[in-house]
Amino acid sequence: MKSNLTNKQIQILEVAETLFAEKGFEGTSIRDISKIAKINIAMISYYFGSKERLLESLLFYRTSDLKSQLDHLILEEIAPIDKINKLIELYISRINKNKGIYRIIHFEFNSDKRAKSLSAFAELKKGNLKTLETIIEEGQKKGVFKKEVIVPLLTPTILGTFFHFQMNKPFFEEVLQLKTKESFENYITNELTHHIQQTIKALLIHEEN
Amino acid sequence: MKSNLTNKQIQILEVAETLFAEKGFEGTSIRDISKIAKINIAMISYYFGSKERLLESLLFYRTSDLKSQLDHLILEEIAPIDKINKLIELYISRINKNKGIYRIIHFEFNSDKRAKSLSAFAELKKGNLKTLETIIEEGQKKGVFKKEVIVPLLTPTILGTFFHFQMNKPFFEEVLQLKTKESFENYITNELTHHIQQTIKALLIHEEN
DNA sequence: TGTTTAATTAAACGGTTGTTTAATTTTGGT
DNA sequence: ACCAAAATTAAACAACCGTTTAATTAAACA
Repeated sequence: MKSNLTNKQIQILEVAETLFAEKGFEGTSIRDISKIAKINIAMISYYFGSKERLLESLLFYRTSDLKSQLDHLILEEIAPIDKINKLIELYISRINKNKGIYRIIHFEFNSDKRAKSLSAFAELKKGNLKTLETIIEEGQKKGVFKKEVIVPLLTPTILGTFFHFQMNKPFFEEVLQLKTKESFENYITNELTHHIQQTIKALLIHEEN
Repeated sequence: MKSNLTNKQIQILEVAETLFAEKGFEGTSIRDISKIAKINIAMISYYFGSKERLLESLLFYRTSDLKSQLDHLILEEIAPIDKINKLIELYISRINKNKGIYRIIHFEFNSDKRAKSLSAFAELKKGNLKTLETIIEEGQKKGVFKKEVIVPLLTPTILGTFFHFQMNKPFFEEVLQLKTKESFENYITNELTHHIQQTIKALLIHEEN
């Protein structure tokens, strides 16, 4: 997918992403952004129109190609449970790569005044949910997933677990003795991802009594 | 537990809680708070010292009695799995009652500059984790829980699932057709709580292959 | 009832906010 | 080399921020 953003605009977006994730939207001034991005404060209004529109551009910039990745996954010829595992892995690695954007989404895109940006984002989420439903229906037809699954509640468990872990990073660094950045990152890509995969697997396969 | 806060101070805290949860800490001005709480702006500095200390007071006010509730639960003479279910129910109903405070915690208490407030809060979290560990060890001794459980990852799944659901309220209202406030609240106390209980139960009991 | 203390107020403080302006520099096409 | 368009700049703008001050009112106590 081709982006209509210049290098300089992308540079601004990425600085904004870091700062918004660190200090929140309201907590970040355009002077902070312009100082770190080494551009004049007026450039932000010049390029994006306003600080608010800068945030919208950032959301679009970071989420625009997730859908195509999911669409590609759905066509792979592997077992349904492996598709679920790959989907979880895809979500986590993607969110983990684009540090901060999903934190921003949670923090900044839930107030009423951002209703417009929100509705565009809701479409993306609905599409993702549809993809997940397709995979699970496939697994149910093949008889490997049980019938009573509330699909919309799986995403909160997948993403919620990951977000909660990320949001309480200092706490888990201490409790799990993850002293270096690498060990923390490794824990996410290995143990945490596996934990979430096991959780979803248990929900899809384990028969209740 | 007796609180050393006056009615007026509590009134201010509860207005602040609502606004912080809605618009974030930086997004809320003390003028907003004072206007809705119908007090003079100077009263906030007068009572709490500063806006920052107001936030700390709010955290303390809302979390001070959770520990005792958990301590009480641990002593009940019921099956371990029922203790887990009760713990989940307790968490969710509590958080759901104090609208917004845990959103505030996630949003505002993770930046470096709030390190002091954070360390006090980390102690609370460690205590809660210890309680959870105790219950699970009890279940393992009785042979009803499996051995390979990563206890620190259960909290992210419990709370993360709930938070993610709450944070995406407008989305789930639409997807799950929860058109009234009551139906949304009911969905949380019934289906969502049950979903989380099933999830944790599956993790604790379901044998892997 | 007089006096000390606490609560409340309006106003002002210095700083920072996002945005706009108008002038200047750089760029790209001919 | 010239010129129009785009990019960049410093400065100014009004609005808002959290906090402090000093004056006033209410409450508590003797």
